[in-house]
Amino acid sequence: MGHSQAEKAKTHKRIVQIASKRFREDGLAGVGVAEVMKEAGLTVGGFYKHFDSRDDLMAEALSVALGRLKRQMDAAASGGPPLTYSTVVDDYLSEGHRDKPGVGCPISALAGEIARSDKRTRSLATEGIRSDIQVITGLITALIRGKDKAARAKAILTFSALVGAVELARVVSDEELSREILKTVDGLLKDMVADR
Amino acid sequence: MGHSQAEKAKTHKRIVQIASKRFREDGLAGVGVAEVMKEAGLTVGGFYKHFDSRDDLMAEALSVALGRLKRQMDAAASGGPPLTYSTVVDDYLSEGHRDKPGVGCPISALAGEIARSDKRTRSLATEGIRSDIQVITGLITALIRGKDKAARAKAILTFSALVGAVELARVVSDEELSREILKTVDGLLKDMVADR
DNA sequence: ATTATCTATAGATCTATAGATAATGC
DNA sequence: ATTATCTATAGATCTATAGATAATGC
Repeated sequence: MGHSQAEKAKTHKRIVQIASKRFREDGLAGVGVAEVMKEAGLTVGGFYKHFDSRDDLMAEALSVALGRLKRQMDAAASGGPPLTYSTVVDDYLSEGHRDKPGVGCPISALAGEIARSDKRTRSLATEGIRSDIQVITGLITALIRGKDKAARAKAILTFSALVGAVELARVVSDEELSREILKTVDGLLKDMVADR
Repeated sequence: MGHSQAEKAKTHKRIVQIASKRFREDGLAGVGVAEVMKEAGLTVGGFYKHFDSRDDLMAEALSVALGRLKRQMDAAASGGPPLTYSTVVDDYLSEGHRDKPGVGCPISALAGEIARSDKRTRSLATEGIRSDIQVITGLITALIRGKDKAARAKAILTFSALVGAVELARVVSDEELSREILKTVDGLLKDMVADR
């Protein structure tokens, strides 16, 4: 007990990371403070020296989960693996993403609950969505030169379809239909941005 | 107290209707048994003579909410207001639907939570989704004669985009962006099925 | 001296059950 | 006699707090 400040900062990050994963897996209402602390190797009592409330943990956990696409984009810009419309869409609609919500997009995992959350949570998610739309718009513009307005519209349809398709694929208990949804949306979205 | 069997059946239906609305508004985890009973003008104690468990109420409440599109379709077939691809899409992407989840599509309201629910709940939702896709496929086929396979693919993209767009529009706290999402997806989906 | 974490618990809330009450229906 | 509903409550769970303990850091 009573470790250093440096260790506290690490502990704080660890709690947020675990919460971020667990919220995406089990929903904002599905994980308790005690459970998150236990998974971090700690006990409930210490929690409130890190966060004023459970809501604060939710906000922080959501923050670190959002903007993953933006970070990948920035990474690609500075020499990381290249990001294209195709790779983003393939990734989002992969069975891997469907089956691992804990490390996936927080919007497809939590949209329904976020819509019912307080203003701060919704504002965070709003900026995340705005950013994702901008990134996708950029990826489309890279393919279709000149038509900027159409690019943004297509980006909005793309993101809506991605989120909806993954949510449907996660609900559907018939594996064949679930795969059909992912495959079909993947194909049609790529057709849409293909030169024509 | 101690009313007739006929009245019990009515009471049962009323409980389910209220639960169906409240679950869509506040989430599967957001409403308690006591609250639903109170809204029905009853007390908690009587609940378990109607349902074996809260889960049973969830399943029944989801059942009555699902298949609304199918019922509208059947109604249209027997002389009701005509149902077209345009009307369905316009309706789904309306601000009215966005702002009244309690009387809207249970998939866009609850997909995230249903994906984390038990097998029975997911099976119910799966059949609801299958039915919605079939109805939309039919509406597209009515416009584009002959190309059946393309119709089903477009129906799957349509339903994914509808669900995703409404969820995003509900999350987004910036009214302008929220409306942009609804309008944009509405326009592009109708373009997609327009003769070309 | 300060503080990061622990144990213990208060207080709220929620599902489900037990037993009482007042109607229905044979 | 049966049963639909009521009041009351047991038992579980969850957030948040109080006070103790054992480290850090001046």
